[in-house]
Amino acid sequence: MGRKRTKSGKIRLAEVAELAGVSPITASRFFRNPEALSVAKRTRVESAARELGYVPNLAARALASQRTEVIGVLIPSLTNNVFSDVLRGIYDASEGSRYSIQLSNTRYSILQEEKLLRLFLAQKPAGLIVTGIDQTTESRAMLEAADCPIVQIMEIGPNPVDMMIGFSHYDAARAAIAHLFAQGHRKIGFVGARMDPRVQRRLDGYVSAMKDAGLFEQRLVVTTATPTSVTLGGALFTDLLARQPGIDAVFCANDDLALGVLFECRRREIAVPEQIAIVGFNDLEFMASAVPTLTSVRTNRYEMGNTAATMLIEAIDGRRPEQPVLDLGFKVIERQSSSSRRSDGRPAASGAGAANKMIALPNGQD
Amino acid sequence: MGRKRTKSGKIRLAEVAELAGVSPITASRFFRNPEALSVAKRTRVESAARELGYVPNLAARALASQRTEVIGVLIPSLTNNVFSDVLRGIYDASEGSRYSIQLSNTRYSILQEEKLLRLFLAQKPAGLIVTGIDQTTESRAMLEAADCPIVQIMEIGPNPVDMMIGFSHYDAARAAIAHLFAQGHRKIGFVGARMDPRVQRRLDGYVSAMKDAGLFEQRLVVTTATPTSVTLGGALFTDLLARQPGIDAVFCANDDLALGVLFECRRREIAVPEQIAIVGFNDLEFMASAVPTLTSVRTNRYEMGNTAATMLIEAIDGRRPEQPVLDLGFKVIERQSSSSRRSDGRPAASGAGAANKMIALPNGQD
DNA sequence: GTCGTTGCTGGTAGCGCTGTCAACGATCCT
DNA sequence: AGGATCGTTGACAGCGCTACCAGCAACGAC
Repeated sequence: MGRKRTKSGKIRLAEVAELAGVSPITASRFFRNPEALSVAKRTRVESAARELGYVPNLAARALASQRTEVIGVLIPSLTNNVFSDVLRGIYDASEGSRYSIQLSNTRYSILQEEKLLRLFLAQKPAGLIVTGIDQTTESRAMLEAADCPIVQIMEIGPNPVDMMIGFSHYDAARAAIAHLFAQGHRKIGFVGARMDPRVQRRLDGYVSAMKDAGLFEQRLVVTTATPTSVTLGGALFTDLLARQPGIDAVFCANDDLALGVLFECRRREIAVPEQIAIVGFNDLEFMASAVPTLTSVRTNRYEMGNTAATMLIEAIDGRRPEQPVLDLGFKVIERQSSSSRRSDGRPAASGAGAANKMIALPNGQD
Repeated sequence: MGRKRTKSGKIRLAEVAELAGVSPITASRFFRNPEALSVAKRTRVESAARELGYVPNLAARALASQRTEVIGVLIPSLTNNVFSDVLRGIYDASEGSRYSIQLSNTRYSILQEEKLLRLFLAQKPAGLIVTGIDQTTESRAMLEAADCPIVQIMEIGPNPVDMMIGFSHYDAARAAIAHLFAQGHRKIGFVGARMDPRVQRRLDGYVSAMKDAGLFEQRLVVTTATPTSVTLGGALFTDLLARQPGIDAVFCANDDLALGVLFECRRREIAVPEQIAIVGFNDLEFMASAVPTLTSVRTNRYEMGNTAATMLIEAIDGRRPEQPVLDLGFKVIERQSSSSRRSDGRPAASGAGAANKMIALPNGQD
């Protein structure tokens, strides 16, 4: 009775404590570290909270404890299918935990990333997930100075800020080219769009593989800074054909481009794989049902996001992983579009680091 | 000097106020309503804040003001391309504003939605964006009791909770079928997956159009609760063919299914559109570059999200839109897959409500 | 028996900001 | 000229929670 209620009529921690017959601070502890309470008080607080329908006020908690329960996520794109899989993994992992996700889109700009980073850091996030390893020096400094766990995702490189999870785009591209070599292809073109750092490294892998074989020619490479799309794949392939009519295979920096190339081949009545082989990157769901089915390099996108968030949360809660850098690997999924035998979908080359576990990608799961 | 600094070394509002030679509350006002200050103090506070690199503490603000600057967004899926476009629109609109987006995934479950809604509402969001019009009665009650603006997106229906933006899936499906009728098709199958309420209403539209023409047969409809995918499109189409070998057109509840149907036709050497016409739904980017190009019903997904967030922010700031329910319409984009003349891509039927402005969809923009 | 030590509990004092109200001078109206 | 009104500013008192430290009982070691 004597208690004044907040104007919103909300239940406060004090009410719960009163009903449970304990002090507010004890009730508070129940929500943060139940083990610290005696069993008797624990059950009393629990039932009192349930009875009143108590929901903690996160703003008050954040203010008092000087830290938030927010995980900041910086990704370069919301459109790209690749990131929606990663994101789904992150959100799934965060569910059930007490952390919430704060997402921001850098639009492939490291300057924008720096700005957002500054914004995030000012709110003292519990943890941070950032895409890639190409931060500005300023961003890098901020990340290193940050007093929260950080995971870099999407690729593996030297000098992790903290934790890191991804795979080598360079090696993956080399594996794709090796597969094409194995199928007897020699004049292999490269088609790439957007040309963000990861696509760039795929190009580097392609170039090195081709050079190793003494087959590299600059004219085999067609790229653009334009955002990727299926239509663009067709257009870039058209360019490539004009420059190098004699090519016998195309390695596409992603699957949308590969699909565009496939359609363009159909339009031009170029037989795939007899005249031109096609290899994509990411192994999106549609690759397996295209006609012909399309070879691609499978990447563990969902698992990348999911593991990153899981590791981050563990680290926040003080259980740092014994293995802070995790290589999730990749796998060349050989399908009809690059098979001289027109076999269907059995795995070919597989590259990986320490932890190359291939899990079923729950594509289109929800 | 006498000022004690917070242990984190952070700049507080009080420091800014001191440097500017004003009271803390005046400095506070500068950040919330600069117009209320005299020009002199305004510039003083502004330069002081910049000099110190002040960043407001959002938790403290939220606690003191009893409201957050968070917009809650409830969507049923993170995978579906449709929602990634909507989300991009929402994030783009929220950028620059002082509101941040809190996203949650209901996984197509209205019970999960109810749970998340309760969670969100407890934190007093500044506004809420929810998907669709099929909430539980409990959710509905909570939404109506909420003291923040709310936008329902993705479809239009009776009794909006507050604001509403979308289009009629029923009418859109009817328009698609009308287009197929106009092209001379009669035995039109329906292929649908997931069967969420919006897909269900597309089916209803299909059924009513077919019944109006006296052409409806239950065996023409193949649906599943399974999540949608390209591969599934092929499988469902295979089912449909087995049940109704004589069909001359297929209306797919989304574009992934349509692509799967196209591939399956190619696999079976069924000529499109000569033997079977295909119409999809949403007009994703790849529809225009498939071979043959695929007819689809274009929906304004990016604009839906963008306008919803913009309207919501305006409403939060006290400027309620004169038109709380906005029909963004749709447009049947006729392409080769359903054209008896094999024409390419000129618009056919177009259905809409009040505001059927067709904007260029910035597909794959970032 | 005294002195830690451990396990649990509570009191106090803020966290950094804003709502509310009051005060003040300037301006306006009759 | 007097009062009302407006625009601008500041003092005060929290918002709901937790960090910190102190207290207290139970227990074991010497």
